[in-house]
Amino acid sequence: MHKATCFFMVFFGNSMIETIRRKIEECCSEQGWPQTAFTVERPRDRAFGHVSTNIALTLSKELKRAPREIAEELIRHLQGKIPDLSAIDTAGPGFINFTFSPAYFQAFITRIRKSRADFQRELRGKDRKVQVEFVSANPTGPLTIGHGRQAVLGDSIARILEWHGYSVTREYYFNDAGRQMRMLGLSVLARYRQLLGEKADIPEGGYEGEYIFDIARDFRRQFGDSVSAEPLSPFIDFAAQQIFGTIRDSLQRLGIRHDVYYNEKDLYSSGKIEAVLKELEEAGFLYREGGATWFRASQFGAEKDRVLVKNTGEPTYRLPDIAYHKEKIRRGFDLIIDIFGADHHATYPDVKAALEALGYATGHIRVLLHQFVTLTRDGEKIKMSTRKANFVTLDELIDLAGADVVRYFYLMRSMDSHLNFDIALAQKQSDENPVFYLQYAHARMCNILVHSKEKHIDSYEAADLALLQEPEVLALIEIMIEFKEIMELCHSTLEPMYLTNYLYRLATAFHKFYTVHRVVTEDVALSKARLQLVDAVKTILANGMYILGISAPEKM
RNA sequence: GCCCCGAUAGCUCAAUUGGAUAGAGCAACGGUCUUCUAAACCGUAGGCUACAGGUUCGAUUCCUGUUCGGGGUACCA
Repeated sequence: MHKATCFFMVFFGNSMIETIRRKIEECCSEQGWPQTAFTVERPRDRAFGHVSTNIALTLSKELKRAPREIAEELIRHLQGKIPDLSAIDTAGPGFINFTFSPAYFQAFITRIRKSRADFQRELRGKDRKVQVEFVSANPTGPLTIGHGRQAVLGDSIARILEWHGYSVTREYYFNDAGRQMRMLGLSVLARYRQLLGEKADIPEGGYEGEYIFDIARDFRRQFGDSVSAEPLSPFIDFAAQQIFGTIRDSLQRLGIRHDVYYNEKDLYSSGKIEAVLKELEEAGFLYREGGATWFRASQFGAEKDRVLVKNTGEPTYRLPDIAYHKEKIRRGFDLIIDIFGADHHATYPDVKAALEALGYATGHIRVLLHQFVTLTRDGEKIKMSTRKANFVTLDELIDLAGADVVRYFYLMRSMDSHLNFDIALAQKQSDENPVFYLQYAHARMCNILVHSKEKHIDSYEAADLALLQEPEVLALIEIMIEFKEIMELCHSTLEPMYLTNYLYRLATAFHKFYTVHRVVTEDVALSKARLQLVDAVKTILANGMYILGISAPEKM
């Protein structure tokens, strides 16, 4: 590729940072200076220019010269080689700071308005299939606030991937067999008998929530008063179906829908459990002890071996997990993302070890663990448990705060940190919540555009963008340009939080601009230029809010 | 014991993966609407980044140890 072509692509492909980096590298090699690791980045403080590099600092050791001296020499060589620059200077211990000219920023307005929803969109995931598994709660009770975090996180991660062009399958894996479901059935049975006036107790380890009563009542309405305790399956099936309905409804309220509900039972009925067990057996990774079947996990780094089949003949959860992941791999996804709560952190290594023992590649599986949600009420922690009745459900939370607020709250923090949800705060959040701050910014933008029409500025397509000069305007555009970088970060870390924080900054920059500068005025030329600006910000804000799954109202 | 997360302003959290003077929002105090939405903006105050070492020109960020919280370490899921 010709140098000129390459330069064109890099520069107009947005990354001024890359251009500067390349020019510095060229200069250094012309000087015969050694290659060294250095950064080219946006400094925190605007006083240090728009982009800053530490190259002189990192070179100083190898060249045995003062960093400032190197910086000044480098600046002399860089003069005139980078377009749209208004200044290059050195400061502090020897940083080189680059300041861009307004023209650089102005050019972005046109680009944003041209590409709209596709602005800075890079289809890294084009022709790539990704599966995101999340929520995966067993149908034993309504979704809790903890599930809510995973639900919103998973859906936004899916949206981030979709934005990058991936073809995404949202998947929900659930277990509708086994001990927990039996406890559910017994719990419903007990309530059913109580409804019939009989004496019956919830079994040890059963579910005591109020919702079990509701299910028993519905069950009685549908099947009458003479259903016998054996077999238990009608109770289990009915309860599971009811609960699943409420789970789907809760997710739906948050705008979340799964493409595939994968049922653990299918792993049994299709013989996949047997098959993977046989595979492990034949490979020599299993042995029997105490009537149970063990997997030699310690050969793969685990501190001890694990039971796959209990001495009762019933598999532990690990075995279906292994079979399920083998199935995920078989289905041919390019990327497999598992989202689990922190309590699952010990289980994945076993699954991975088993898959690797069988020779399956697991490099494309990414496990994301999110920390717990702590619920507080008036500063006091509330312990959550599905079995006992003392938990707040996701539905109750949505009732309290609304879907947009709930989604935003869940996406405000990195998944590595605990999320503190103060119920009292959530309730009074109605008018001081950050989500409204974003939505208000969007509504303001829409309102300005409507207002301009009323003022008979029908079209602002032809505008002189060179009129966009003020510091508040340039600061705003600078943040708009950052969008690409933020999306890259979201893609590599799968942390929607970066986008949440970014949009907040974008809204702040807009509100500040709005307060200082009036958009629609008697000065028609200036008005048109500013209308283009507003239109461009609105595009980016709306794109970002869509990815977070938060509505962007036109009026508030 | 071992493993995984966390510890930053009174509270809840940031700090774009090692940069220059650590920033926001709440809460407190003061200011700004005859003009596109004041759900906004501006200002004041608030810090030994849990503690002790180490690496580096440079550490909230990386390493080691300690303390305190949360979660694991099941023939529960």
